[in-house]
Amino acid sequence: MSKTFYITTPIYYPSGNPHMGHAYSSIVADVFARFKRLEGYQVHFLTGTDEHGLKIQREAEKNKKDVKVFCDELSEKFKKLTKTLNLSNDDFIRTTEKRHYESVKGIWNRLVDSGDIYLSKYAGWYSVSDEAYYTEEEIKEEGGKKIAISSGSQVDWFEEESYFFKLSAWQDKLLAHYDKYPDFIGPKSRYNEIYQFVKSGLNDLSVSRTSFKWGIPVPNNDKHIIYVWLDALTNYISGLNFPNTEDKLFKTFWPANIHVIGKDILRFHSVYWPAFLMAAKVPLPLKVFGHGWILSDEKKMSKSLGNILDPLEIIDKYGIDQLRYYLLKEVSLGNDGNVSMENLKNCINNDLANNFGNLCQRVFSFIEKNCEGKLPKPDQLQEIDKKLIHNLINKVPELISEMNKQELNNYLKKVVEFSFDANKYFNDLQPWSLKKTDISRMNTILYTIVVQIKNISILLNPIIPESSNKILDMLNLNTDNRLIKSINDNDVFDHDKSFQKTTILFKKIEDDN
RNA sequence: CGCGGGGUGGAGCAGUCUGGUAGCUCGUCAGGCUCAUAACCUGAAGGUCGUAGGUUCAAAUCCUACCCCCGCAACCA
Repeated sequence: MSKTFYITTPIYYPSGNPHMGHAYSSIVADVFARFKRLEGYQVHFLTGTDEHGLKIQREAEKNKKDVKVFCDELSEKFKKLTKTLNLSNDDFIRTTEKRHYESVKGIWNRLVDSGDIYLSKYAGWYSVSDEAYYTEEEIKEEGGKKIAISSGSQVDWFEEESYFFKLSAWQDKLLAHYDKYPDFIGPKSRYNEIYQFVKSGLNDLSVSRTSFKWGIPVPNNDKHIIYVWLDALTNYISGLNFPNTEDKLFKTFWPANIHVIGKDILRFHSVYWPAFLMAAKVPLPLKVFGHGWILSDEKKMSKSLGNILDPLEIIDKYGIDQLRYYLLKEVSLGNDGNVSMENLKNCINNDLANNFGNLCQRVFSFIEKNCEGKLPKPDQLQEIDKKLIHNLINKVPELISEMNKQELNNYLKKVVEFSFDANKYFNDLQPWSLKKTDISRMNTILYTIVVQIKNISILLNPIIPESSNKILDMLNLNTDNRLIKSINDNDVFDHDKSFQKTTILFKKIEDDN
Protein backbone atom coordinates (compact mmCIF):
# COMPACT_ATOMS: atom_id res chain seq x y z
CA MET A 1 0.00 0.00 0.00
CA SER A 2 1.97 2.98 -1.20
CA LYS A 3 1.44 6.43 0.19
CA THR A 4 -0.60 8.87 -1.86
CA PHE A 5 -0.21 12.52 -2.76
CA TYR A 6 -2.77 14.73 -4.46
CA ILE A 7 -1.63 18.08 -5.82
CA THR A 8 -3.38 20.71 -7.92
CA THR A 9 -2.65 23.87 -9.84
CA PRO A 10 -5.24 26.62 -10.06
CA ILE A 11 -7.56 26.10 -12.98
CA TYR A 12 -6.86 28.89 -15.39
CA TYR A 13 -9.32 31.43 -16.66
CA PRO A 14 -8.60 31.32 -20.36
CA SER A 15 -9.61 34.84 -21.29
CA GLY A 16 -6.26 35.42 -22.94
CA ASN A 17 -3.14 33.62 -23.92
CA PRO A 18 -1.14 31.64 -21.36
CA HIS A 19 1.50 33.85 -19.70
CA MET A 20 4.41 33.58 -17.34
CA GLY A 21 2.22 33.43 -14.24
CA HIS A 22 0.36 30.40 -15.50
CA ALA A 23 3.64 28.78 -16.43
CA TYR A 24 5.11 29.45 -13.01
CA SER A 25 2.21 28.02 -11.00
CA SER A 26 2.17 24.94 -13.15
CA ILE A 27 5.89 24.37 -13.03
CA VAL A 28 6.01 24.72 -9.27
CA ALA A 29 3.24 22.19 -8.84
CA ASP A 30 4.87 19.88 -11.34
CA VAL A 31 8.14 19.89 -9.43
CA PHE A 32 6.40 18.80 -6.23
CA ALA A 33 4.45 16.16 -8.11
CA ARG A 34 7.54 14.74 -9.74
CA PHE A 35 9.50 14.78 -6.53
CA LYS A 36 6.81 12.88 -4.69
CA ARG A 37 6.78 10.25 -7.41
CA LEU A 38 10.53 9.85 -7.05
CA GLU A 39 9.95 9.43 -3.34
CA GLY A 40 7.72 6.50 -4.18
CA TYR A 41 4.34 8.10 -3.62
CA GLN A 42 1.31 7.37 -5.71
CA VAL A 43 0.68 10.85 -7.09
CA HIS A 44 -2.36 12.44 -8.66
CA PHE A 45 -1.70 15.81 -10.25
CA LEU A 46 -4.59 17.88 -11.57
CA THR A 47 -4.70 21.04 -13.66
CA GLY A 48 -7.32 22.53 -15.97
CA THR A 49 -9.36 25.51 -17.12
CA ASP A 50 -12.11 27.56 -15.53
CA GLU A 51 -14.45 28.50 -18.35
CA HIS A 52 -17.60 30.04 -16.97
CA GLY A 53 -18.63 33.61 -16.31
CA LEU A 54 -19.87 36.72 -17.94
CA LYS A 55 -16.49 37.76 -19.25
CA ILE A 56 -16.10 34.64 -21.31
CA GLN A 57 -19.69 34.86 -22.50
CA ARG A 58 -19.09 38.41 -23.74
CA GLU A 59 -15.78 37.55 -25.34
CA ALA A 60 -17.45 34.77 -27.26
CA GLU A 61 -20.22 37.09 -28.43
CA LYS A 62 -17.66 39.63 -29.49
CA ASN A 63 -15.91 36.99 -31.55
CA LYS A 64 -19.27 35.82 -32.90
CA LYS A 65 -18.71 32.30 -31.70
CA ASP A 66 -20.74 29.80 -29.84
CA VAL A 67 -19.60 29.97 -26.23
CA LYS A 68 -18.79 26.32 -25.95
CA VAL A 69 -16.84 26.33 -29.20
CA PHE A 70 -15.01 29.44 -28.04
CA CYS A 71 -14.09 27.71 -24.78
CA ASP A 72 -12.95 24.60 -26.58
CA GLU A 73 -10.44 26.65 -28.49
CA LEU A 74 -9.16 28.52 -25.45
CA SER A 75 -8.94 25.43 -23.34
CA GLU A 76 -6.97 23.72 -26.07
CA LYS A 77 -4.30 26.40 -25.76
CA PHE A 78 -3.87 25.62 -22.09
CA LYS A 79 -3.86 21.92 -22.72
CA LYS A 80 -1.07 22.48 -25.18
CA LEU A 81 0.76 24.51 -22.56
CA THR A 82 0.89 21.54 -20.22
CA LYS A 83 2.76 19.64 -22.93
CA THR A 84 5.05 22.55 -23.66
CA LEU A 85 5.89 22.94 -19.97
CA ASN A 86 6.45 19.20 -19.74
CA LEU A 87 3.94 18.86 -16.94
CA SER A 88 3.35 15.43 -15.52
CA ASN A 89 -0.31 16.03 -14.78
CA ASP A 90 -2.51 12.95 -14.57
CA ASP A 91 -5.68 14.74 -15.56
CA PHE A 92 -6.92 17.97 -17.09
CA ILE A 93 -10.28 19.23 -15.96
CA ARG A 94 -12.56 21.71 -17.67
CA THR A 95 -15.41 23.32 -15.79
CA THR A 96 -17.59 22.79 -18.85
CA GLU A 97 -17.36 19.03 -18.54
CA LYS A 98 -20.25 16.89 -17.43
CA ARG A 99 -18.36 15.41 -14.48
CA HIS A 100 -17.80 18.91 -13.16
CA TYR A 101 -21.46 19.84 -13.53
CA GLU A 102 -22.38 16.79 -11.49
CA SER A 103 -19.83 17.67 -8.90
CA VAL A 104 -20.92 21.29 -8.49
CA LYS A 105 -24.56 20.29 -8.30
CA GLY A 106 -23.55 17.75 -5.73
CA ILE A 107 -21.83 20.23 -3.49
CA TRP A 108 -24.63 22.75 -3.96
CA ASN A 109 -27.20 20.21 -2.81
CA ARG A 110 -25.11 19.38 0.21
CA LEU A 111 -24.92 23.07 1.12
CA VAL A 112 -28.69 23.38 0.76
CA ASP A 113 -29.21 20.27 2.89
CA SER A 114 -26.99 21.58 5.62
CA GLY A 115 -29.00 24.81 5.72
CA ASP A 116 -26.10 27.01 4.67
CA ILE A 117 -27.78 28.46 1.61
CA TYR A 118 -30.71 30.87 1.62
CA LEU A 119 -32.47 33.02 -0.96
CA SER A 120 -32.35 36.80 -0.61
CA LYS A 121 -31.67 39.92 -2.63
CA TYR A 122 -28.47 41.56 -3.68
CA ALA A 123 -28.22 45.17 -4.75
CA GLY A 124 -25.28 47.39 -5.48
CA TRP A 125 -22.92 48.89 -7.99
CA TYR A 126 -21.67 46.10 -10.19
CA SER A 127 -18.72 46.06 -12.54
CA VAL A 128 -18.93 43.52 -15.30
CA SER A 129 -15.25 43.48 -16.06
CA ASP A 130 -14.31 43.06 -12.39
CA GLU A 131 -17.20 40.70 -11.73
CA ALA A 132 -17.61 42.42 -8.41
CA TYR A 133 -20.01 44.60 -6.51
CA TYR A 134 -18.85 47.86 -4.98
CA THR A 135 -20.23 49.90 -2.15
CA GLU A 136 -21.12 53.59 -2.38
CA GLU A 137 -17.71 54.45 -0.90
CA GLU A 138 -15.85 52.41 -3.44
CA ILE A 139 -17.10 54.27 -6.50
CA LYS A 140 -16.93 57.76 -7.91
CA GLU A 141 -18.38 59.68 -10.82
CA GLU A 142 -16.28 60.53 -13.81
CA GLY A 143 -17.55 61.99 -17.07
CA GLY A 144 -21.14 61.26 -16.16
CA LYS A 145 -20.36 57.62 -15.51
CA LYS A 146 -19.94 55.79 -12.27
CA ILE A 147 -16.68 53.95 -11.99
CA ALA A 148 -15.00 51.83 -9.37
CA ILE A 149 -12.18 53.70 -7.69
CA SER A 150 -9.97 50.66 -7.35
CA SER A 151 -10.17 49.42 -10.90
CA GLY A 152 -11.50 52.36 -12.88
CA SER A 153 -14.03 50.18 -14.59
CA GLN A 154 -17.58 51.22 -15.16
CA VAL A 155 -20.23 50.15 -12.65
CA ASP A 156 -23.97 49.94 -13.00
CA TRP A 157 -26.72 49.61 -10.45
CA PHE A 158 -27.79 46.01 -10.26
CA GLU A 159 -30.46 44.44 -8.20
CA GLU A 160 -30.87 40.74 -8.29
CA GLU A 161 -32.32 37.92 -6.40
CA SER A 162 -29.48 35.85 -5.13
CA TYR A 163 -28.69 32.82 -3.10
CA PHE A 164 -26.36 33.38 -0.19
CA PHE A 165 -23.93 31.16 1.60
CA LYS A 166 -23.79 31.61 5.37
CA LEU A 167 -20.11 32.37 5.44
CA SER A 168 -20.45 34.42 8.60
CA ALA A 169 -21.46 31.31 10.49
CA TRP A 170 -18.13 29.68 9.72
CA GLN A 171 -15.81 32.36 10.99
CA ASP A 172 -15.05 30.73 14.32
CA LYS A 173 -14.67 27.29 12.83
CA LEU A 174 -12.25 28.64 10.25
CA LEU A 175 -10.17 30.33 12.93
CA ALA A 176 -10.22 27.16 14.97
CA HIS A 177 -8.97 25.27 11.96
CA TYR A 178 -6.14 27.75 11.36
CA ASP A 179 -5.19 27.46 15.01
CA LYS A 180 -5.17 23.72 14.91
CA TYR A 181 -3.32 23.47 11.60
CA PRO A 182 -0.75 26.28 11.36
CA ASP A 183 0.51 24.66 8.16
CA PHE A 184 -2.86 24.95 6.46
CA ILE A 185 -1.79 28.14 4.72
CA GLY A 186 1.71 28.70 3.42
CA PRO A 187 3.93 30.60 3.51
CA LYS A 188 3.65 31.91 7.06
CA SER A 189 3.23 35.56 6.11
CA ARG A 190 0.17 34.68 4.07
CA TYR A 191 -1.23 32.67 6.95
CA ASN A 192 -1.09 35.77 9.13
CA GLU A 193 -2.76 37.87 6.47
CA ILE A 194 -5.68 35.50 6.09
CA TYR A 195 -5.99 34.99 9.80
CA GLN A 196 -6.39 38.73 10.33
CA PHE A 197 -8.86 38.96 7.49
CA VAL A 198 -11.11 36.27 8.90
CA LYS A 199 -10.79 37.61 12.40
CA SER A 200 -12.00 41.02 11.27
CA GLY A 201 -15.34 39.49 10.35
CA LEU A 202 -16.98 37.69 7.46
CA ASN A 203 -20.12 38.56 5.55
CA ASP A 204 -22.38 36.07 3.92
CA LEU A 205 -21.42 35.39 0.37
CA SER A 206 -23.62 35.78 -2.66
CA VAL A 207 -23.31 32.51 -4.52
CA SER A 208 -25.62 32.87 -7.49
CA ARG A 209 -26.21 35.31 -10.33
CA THR A 210 -29.18 35.97 -12.57
CA SER A 211 -27.39 38.50 -14.73
CA PHE A 212 -25.89 36.02 -17.13
CA LYS A 213 -26.40 32.51 -18.41
CA TRP A 214 -22.96 31.03 -19.02
CA GLY A 215 -22.43 28.81 -16.05
CA ILE A 216 -23.89 26.01 -14.03
CA PRO A 217 -27.58 26.50 -13.18
CA VAL A 218 -28.75 26.22 -9.60
CA PRO A 219 -30.55 22.90 -9.18
CA ASN A 220 -34.31 23.41 -9.26
CA ASN A 221 -34.04 27.10 -10.13
CA ASP A 222 -32.30 27.61 -13.41
CA LYS A 223 -32.88 31.36 -13.44
CA HIS A 224 -29.81 31.36 -11.22
CA ILE A 225 -26.29 30.56 -12.22
CA ILE A 226 -23.91 29.32 -9.55
CA TYR A 227 -21.23 31.80 -8.49
CA VAL A 228 -18.09 31.30 -10.54
CA TRP A 229 -15.83 30.76 -7.57
CA LEU A 230 -18.01 28.11 -6.00
CA ASP A 231 -18.06 26.57 -9.44
CA ALA A 232 -14.31 26.86 -10.00
CA LEU A 233 -13.08 25.71 -6.59
CA THR A 234 -15.12 22.57 -6.84
CA ASN A 235 -12.95 21.38 -9.72
CA TYR A 236 -10.53 19.96 -7.18
CA ILE A 237 -13.05 17.31 -6.22
CA SER A 238 -14.69 17.00 -9.64
CA GLY A 239 -11.41 15.60 -10.81
CA LEU A 240 -11.88 12.80 -8.30
CA ASN A 241 -15.47 12.09 -9.36
CA PHE A 242 -17.23 13.81 -6.48
CA PRO A 243 -20.09 13.61 -5.48
CA ASN A 244 -19.52 9.89 -5.70
CA THR A 245 -17.50 9.71 -2.53
CA GLU A 246 -17.25 5.96 -2.89
CA ASP A 247 -15.33 6.39 -6.12
CA LYS A 248 -11.87 4.89 -6.06
CA LEU A 249 -10.16 8.15 -7.04
CA PHE A 250 -11.94 10.12 -4.38
CA LYS A 251 -11.29 7.57 -1.69
CA THR A 252 -7.65 7.29 -2.64
CA PHE A 253 -6.71 10.91 -3.02
CA TRP A 254 -9.04 13.21 -1.10
CA PRO A 255 -8.21 15.31 0.89
CA ALA A 256 -5.67 17.01 -1.36
CA ASN A 257 -2.20 17.35 0.07
CA ILE A 258 -1.64 20.74 -1.44
CA HIS A 259 -3.30 23.32 -3.65
CA VAL A 260 -0.60 25.39 -5.33
CA ILE A 261 -1.95 28.85 -6.21
CA GLY A 262 -0.89 32.45 -6.72
CA LYS A 263 -1.16 34.86 -3.82
CA ASP A 264 -3.98 36.78 -5.48
CA ILE A 265 -6.47 33.98 -5.12
CA LEU A 266 -5.45 32.94 -1.64
CA ARG A 267 -8.60 34.25 -0.03
CA PHE A 268 -10.84 32.09 -2.17
CA HIS A 269 -8.80 29.03 -1.38
CA SER A 270 -8.16 29.49 2.29
CA VAL A 271 -11.45 31.06 3.40
CA TYR A 272 -14.30 30.30 1.00
CA TRP A 273 -13.18 26.86 -0.08
CA PRO A 274 -12.67 25.40 3.39
CA ALA A 275 -15.93 26.98 4.53
CA PHE A 276 -17.79 25.39 1.62
CA LEU A 277 -16.20 22.06 2.37
CA MET A 278 -16.91 22.17 6.08
CA ALA A 279 -20.52 23.02 5.36
CA ALA A 280 -20.71 20.20 2.83
CA LYS A 281 -19.12 17.86 5.34
CA VAL A 282 -16.19 17.07 3.09
CA PRO A 283 -12.71 16.89 4.62
CA LEU A 284 -10.46 19.91 4.03
CA PRO A 285 -7.30 19.94 1.95
CA LEU A 286 -4.15 19.76 4.04
CA LYS A 287 -2.46 22.82 2.65
CA VAL A 288 -2.95 25.86 0.47
CA PHE A 289 0.25 27.41 -0.74
CA GLY A 290 0.19 30.90 -2.26
CA HIS A 291 3.33 31.71 -4.17
CA GLY A 292 4.43 35.21 -5.17
CA TRP A 293 4.35 36.88 -8.51
CA ILE A 294 6.80 36.93 -11.33
CA LEU A 295 7.74 40.52 -12.01
CA SER A 296 9.63 42.02 -14.86
CA ASP A 297 11.75 45.08 -14.06
CA GLU A 298 10.18 45.28 -10.62
CA LYS A 299 6.78 45.59 -12.19
CA LYS A 300 3.98 43.38 -13.19
CA MET A 301 4.21 42.44 -16.80
CA SER A 302 1.93 44.48 -18.94
CA LYS A 303 1.47 45.20 -22.59
CA SER A 304 1.57 48.92 -22.09
CA LEU A 305 4.86 48.74 -20.23
CA GLY A 306 6.28 46.49 -22.88
CA ASN A 307 8.00 44.30 -20.33
CA ILE A 308 6.30 41.04 -21.18
CA LEU A 309 8.29 37.88 -21.12
CA ASP A 310 6.39 35.24 -23.00
CA PRO A 311 7.08 31.76 -21.66
CA LEU A 312 6.36 30.18 -25.02
CA GLU A 313 8.90 32.37 -26.76
CA ILE A 314 11.54 31.61 -24.16
CA ILE A 315 10.92 27.89 -24.34
CA ASP A 316 11.05 28.00 -28.09
CA LYS A 317 14.34 29.86 -28.03
CA TYR A 318 16.17 28.31 -25.08
CA GLY A 319 14.31 25.19 -24.01
CA ILE A 320 11.84 24.15 -21.36
CA ASP A 321 14.33 22.91 -18.77
CA GLN A 322 16.15 26.20 -19.01
CA LEU A 323 12.98 28.11 -18.17
CA ARG A 324 11.98 25.72 -15.40
CA TYR A 325 15.38 25.89 -13.80
CA TYR A 326 15.60 29.64 -14.03
CA LEU A 327 12.20 30.36 -12.52
CA LEU A 328 12.78 28.02 -9.62
CA LYS A 329 16.32 29.13 -8.95
CA GLU A 330 15.85 32.88 -9.23
CA VAL A 331 12.46 33.40 -7.71
CA SER A 332 12.13 32.79 -4.04
CA LEU A 333 8.93 30.79 -3.79
CA GLY A 334 6.40 32.68 -1.72
CA ASN A 335 7.89 36.08 -2.47
CA ASP A 336 7.55 38.10 -5.61
CA GLY A 337 10.53 37.74 -7.84
CA ASN A 338 12.08 39.63 -10.68
CA VAL A 339 12.99 38.02 -13.93
CA SER A 340 14.76 39.42 -16.95
CA MET A 341 16.30 38.14 -20.13
CA GLU A 342 19.69 39.23 -18.84
CA ASN A 343 19.38 37.12 -15.69
CA LEU A 344 17.91 34.26 -17.61
CA LYS A 345 20.92 34.25 -19.85
CA ASN A 346 23.35 34.39 -16.93
CA CYS A 347 21.57 31.64 -15.13
CA ILE A 348 21.54 29.31 -18.11
CA ASN A 349 25.16 29.99 -18.96
CA ASN A 350 26.56 29.76 -15.48
CA ASP A 351 24.52 27.20 -13.64
CA LEU A 352 23.45 24.94 -16.43
CA ALA A 353 26.00 25.24 -19.21
CA ASN A 354 29.25 26.02 -17.40
CA ASN A 355 28.65 24.25 -14.18
CA PHE A 356 26.49 21.17 -14.43
CA GLY A 357 26.45 20.77 -18.20
CA ASN A 358 30.17 21.13 -18.51
CA LEU A 359 30.76 18.75 -15.63
CA CYS A 360 28.90 16.05 -17.53
CA GLN A 361 30.61 16.94 -20.74
CA ARG A 362 34.14 16.81 -19.39
CA VAL A 363 33.57 13.51 -17.64
CA PHE A 364 31.71 11.76 -20.43
CA SER A 365 34.05 12.81 -23.16
CA PHE A 366 36.99 11.74 -21.00
CA ILE A 367 35.47 8.31 -20.61
CA GLU A 368 34.64 8.17 -24.29
CA LYS A 369 38.21 8.92 -25.27
CA ASN A 370 40.06 6.93 -22.66
CA CYS A 371 37.81 4.07 -21.62
CA GLU A 372 36.07 3.14 -24.87
CA GLY A 373 32.96 4.80 -23.55
CA LYS A 374 32.47 2.24 -20.82
CA LEU A 375 32.36 3.01 -17.15
CA PRO A 376 35.53 1.50 -15.63
CA LYS A 377 35.33 -0.67 -12.54
CA PRO A 378 36.63 1.08 -9.47
CA ASP A 379 39.50 -0.01 -7.29
CA GLN A 380 39.26 0.55 -3.54
CA LEU A 381 37.61 3.95 -2.91
CA GLN A 382 39.78 6.38 -1.01
CA GLU A 383 38.61 8.76 1.71
CA ILE A 384 38.22 11.66 -0.66
CA ASP A 385 36.07 9.58 -3.02
CA LYS A 386 33.81 8.37 -0.26
CA LYS A 387 33.55 11.85 1.10
CA LEU A 388 32.26 13.21 -2.19
CA ILE A 389 29.60 10.57 -2.52
CA HIS A 390 28.55 10.46 1.11
CA ASN A 391 28.30 14.17 1.41
CA LEU A 392 25.42 13.98 -1.03
CA ILE A 393 23.85 10.85 0.38
CA ASN A 394 23.89 12.24 3.89
CA LYS A 395 22.07 15.35 2.78
CA VAL A 396 19.16 13.50 1.18
CA PRO A 397 16.91 13.53 4.26
CA GLU A 398 17.51 17.23 4.59
CA LEU A 399 16.65 17.75 0.93
CA ILE A 400 13.45 15.77 1.26
CA SER A 401 12.47 17.92 4.17
CA GLU A 402 13.18 21.13 2.25
CA MET A 403 10.97 19.94 -0.55
CA ASN A 404 8.17 19.01 1.81
CA LYS A 405 8.34 22.46 3.36
CA GLN A 406 8.07 24.00 -0.10
CA GLU A 407 11.58 25.43 0.32
CA LEU A 408 12.38 24.96 -3.33
CA ASN A 409 15.14 27.52 -3.41
CA ASN A 410 17.02 25.96 -0.55
CA TYR A 411 16.69 22.61 -2.20
CA LEU A 412 18.06 23.84 -5.47
CA LYS A 413 20.87 25.77 -3.87
CA LYS A 414 22.03 22.70 -1.99
CA VAL A 415 21.86 20.47 -5.03
CA VAL A 416 23.84 22.91 -7.13
CA GLU A 417 26.56 22.83 -4.51
CA PHE A 418 27.13 19.15 -5.25
CA SER A 419 27.89 20.08 -8.80
CA PHE A 420 30.49 22.61 -7.62
CA ASP A 421 32.03 19.97 -5.38
CA ALA A 422 32.19 17.52 -8.22
CA ASN A 423 33.98 19.98 -10.47
CA LYS A 424 36.46 20.69 -7.73
CA TYR A 425 37.01 17.00 -7.08
CA PHE A 426 37.74 16.34 -10.72
CA ASN A 427 39.97 19.34 -10.92
CA ASP A 428 41.99 18.52 -7.82
CA LEU A 429 42.54 14.85 -8.60
CA GLN A 430 43.45 15.47 -12.24
CA PRO A 431 42.60 12.06 -13.68
CA TRP A 432 44.11 13.13 -17.02
CA SER A 433 47.53 13.16 -15.45
CA LEU A 434 47.05 9.59 -14.18
CA LYS A 435 46.49 8.22 -17.66
CA LYS A 436 50.07 7.03 -17.99
CA THR A 437 50.92 6.46 -14.35
CA ASP A 438 48.02 4.90 -12.50
CA ILE A 439 45.13 3.66 -14.59
CA SER A 440 43.38 1.95 -11.72
CA ARG A 441 43.31 5.13 -9.66
CA MET A 442 42.08 7.05 -12.66
CA ASN A 443 39.29 4.50 -13.09
CA THR A 444 38.26 4.87 -9.49
CA ILE A 445 38.03 8.61 -9.85
CA LEU A 446 35.94 8.30 -12.99
CA TYR A 447 33.65 5.82 -11.31
CA THR A 448 33.23 8.09 -8.32
CA ILE A 449 32.36 11.13 -10.33
CA VAL A 450 29.89 9.26 -12.52
CA VAL A 451 28.13 8.06 -9.38
CA GLN A 452 27.98 11.65 -8.28
CA ILE A 453 26.61 12.84 -11.62
CA LYS A 454 24.00 10.12 -11.48
CA ASN A 455 22.89 11.22 -8.04
CA ILE A 456 22.80 14.90 -8.89
CA SER A 457 20.76 14.07 -11.97
CA ILE A 458 18.25 12.21 -9.85
CA LEU A 459 17.93 15.15 -7.50
CA LEU A 460 17.51 17.53 -10.42
CA ASN A 461 15.00 15.29 -12.12
CA PRO A 462 11.90 17.05 -10.79
CA ILE A 463 13.33 20.42 -11.84
CA ILE A 464 14.75 19.63 -15.26
CA PRO A 465 13.20 16.29 -16.18
CA GLU A 466 14.13 16.31 -19.84
CA SER A 467 17.84 16.91 -19.35
CA SER A 468 18.06 14.73 -16.29
CA ASN A 469 16.55 11.82 -18.15
CA LYS A 470 18.88 12.45 -21.05
CA ILE A 471 21.84 11.97 -18.74
CA LEU A 472 20.40 8.93 -17.05
CA ASP A 473 19.61 7.48 -20.47
CA MET A 474 23.17 8.11 -21.48
CA LEU A 475 24.28 6.11 -18.46
CA ASN A 476 21.98 3.24 -19.45
CA LEU A 477 20.00 3.40 -16.22
CA ASN A 478 16.45 2.10 -16.21
CA THR A 479 13.63 3.95 -14.51
CA ASP A 480 13.76 1.82 -11.37
CA ASN A 481 17.19 3.24 -10.72
CA ARG A 482 16.10 6.85 -10.94
CA LEU A 483 14.23 7.12 -7.65
CA ILE A 484 15.35 8.98 -4.57
CA LYS A 485 16.10 5.72 -2.86
CA SER A 486 18.33 4.74 -5.80
CA ILE A 487 20.76 7.38 -4.63
CA ASN A 488 22.01 4.97 -2.02
CA ASP A 489 22.47 2.24 -4.55
CA ASN A 490 25.59 2.70 -6.59
CA ASP A 491 25.83 -0.78 -7.92
CA VAL A 492 23.54 -0.13 -10.83
CA PHE A 493 25.96 0.32 -13.69
CA ASP A 494 26.67 -2.01 -16.51
CA HIS A 495 30.44 -1.82 -16.94
CA ASP A 496 30.38 -3.74 -20.19
CA LYS A 497 27.93 -1.59 -22.05
CA SER A 498 29.06 1.64 -23.68
CA PHE A 499 27.48 4.91 -22.66
CA GLN A 500 25.36 6.58 -25.26
CA LYS A 501 27.07 9.11 -27.42
CA THR A 502 27.78 12.36 -25.57
CA THR A 503 25.85 15.45 -26.57
CA ILE A 504 25.89 18.99 -25.28
CA LEU A 505 23.19 19.26 -22.62
CA PHE A 506 22.77 23.01 -22.37
CA LYS A 507 23.91 25.28 -25.14
CA LYS A 508 25.38 28.56 -24.08
CA ILE A 509 23.54 31.68 -25.04
CA GLU A 510 25.60 34.11 -27.06
CA ASP A 511 25.16 37.82 -26.64
CA ASP A 512 23.44 38.78 -29.83
CA ASN A 513 19.79 37.92 -30.16
C1' C B 1 -3.38 57.83 10.01
C1' G B 2 -6.21 53.10 3.28
C1' C B 3 -3.81 48.04 2.46
C1' G B 4 0.38 45.20 1.33
C1' G B 5 5.69 44.21 -0.14
C1' G B 6 10.58 45.99 0.26
C1' G B 7 15.39 49.02 1.56
C1' U B 8 21.98 43.94 3.23
C1' G B 9 29.51 45.00 -0.62
C1' G B 10 29.01 47.18 -8.30
C1' A B 11 24.23 43.91 -9.70
C1' G B 12 20.53 40.23 -8.01
C1' C B 13 19.27 37.94 -3.55
C1' A B 14 19.47 34.70 1.40
C1' G B 15 19.70 35.54 6.52
C1' U B 16 15.14 38.76 10.35
C1' C B 17 9.99 34.34 13.21
C1' U B 18 13.98 31.11 17.26
C1' G B 19 19.61 38.07 18.77
C1' G B 20 25.89 35.71 19.30
C1' U B 21 32.26 36.10 14.27
C1' A B 22 27.59 39.22 7.67
C1' G B 23 26.48 34.61 3.57
C1' C B 24 25.33 33.07 -1.74
C1' U B 25 25.36 33.76 -7.19
C1' C B 26 27.11 37.09 -10.85
C1' G B 27 30.71 40.93 -11.85
C1' U B 28 36.00 42.85 -10.87
C1' C B 29 41.39 41.78 -9.92
C1' A B 30 45.53 38.15 -9.31
C1' G B 31 47.15 33.09 -9.75
C1' G B 32 46.54 27.64 -11.13
C1' C B 33 44.98 23.81 -14.63
C1' U B 34 44.20 22.05 -19.72
C1' C B 35 39.96 16.44 -19.32
C1' A B 36 35.76 19.92 -20.83
C1' U B 37 30.67 24.06 -23.83
C1' A B 38 37.29 30.08 -24.01
C1' A B 39 34.74 25.84 -19.61
C1' C B 40 37.03 24.31 -14.37
C1' C B 41 39.87 25.31 -9.55
C1' U B 42 42.32 28.76 -5.82
C1' G B 43 43.02 33.50 -3.59
C1' A B 44 41.89 38.84 -3.04
C1' A B 45 39.41 43.52 -2.98
C1' G B 46 34.58 45.36 -1.82
C1' G B 47 29.16 46.06 3.16
C1' U B 48 29.17 50.92 10.02
C1' C B 49 22.80 45.35 6.86
C1' G B 50 17.60 52.91 4.82
C1' U B 51 18.02 56.86 9.22
C1' A B 52 17.77 58.08 14.49
C1' G B 53 16.90 56.42 19.24
C1' G B 54 15.88 52.23 22.77
C1' U B 55 16.21 47.04 25.10
C1' U B 56 20.56 43.68 25.83
C1' C B 57 26.90 41.39 27.91
C1' A B 58 25.60 41.13 22.54
C1' A B 59 20.96 43.66 17.27
C1' A B 60 20.73 43.00 10.00
C1' U B 61 17.71 40.18 13.59
C1' C B 62 13.54 42.58 19.16
C1' C B 63 10.97 47.71 20.42
C1' U B 64 9.79 53.08 18.98
C1' A B 65 9.81 57.07 15.52
C1' C B 66 11.02 58.71 10.82
C1' C B 67 12.78 58.64 5.44
C1' C B 68 12.72 56.35 0.64
C1' C B 69 11.12 52.75 -3.27
C1' C B 70 7.35 49.50 -5.31
C1' G B 71 2.37 47.12 -6.14
C1' C B 72 -3.17 47.67 -5.09
C1' A B 73 -4.48 50.99 -12.77
C1' A B 74 -4.69 42.29 -15.01
C1' C B 75 -1.96 39.43 -19.81
C1' C B 76 -5.08 37.96 -12.96
C1' A B 77 -0.86 32.98 -10.88
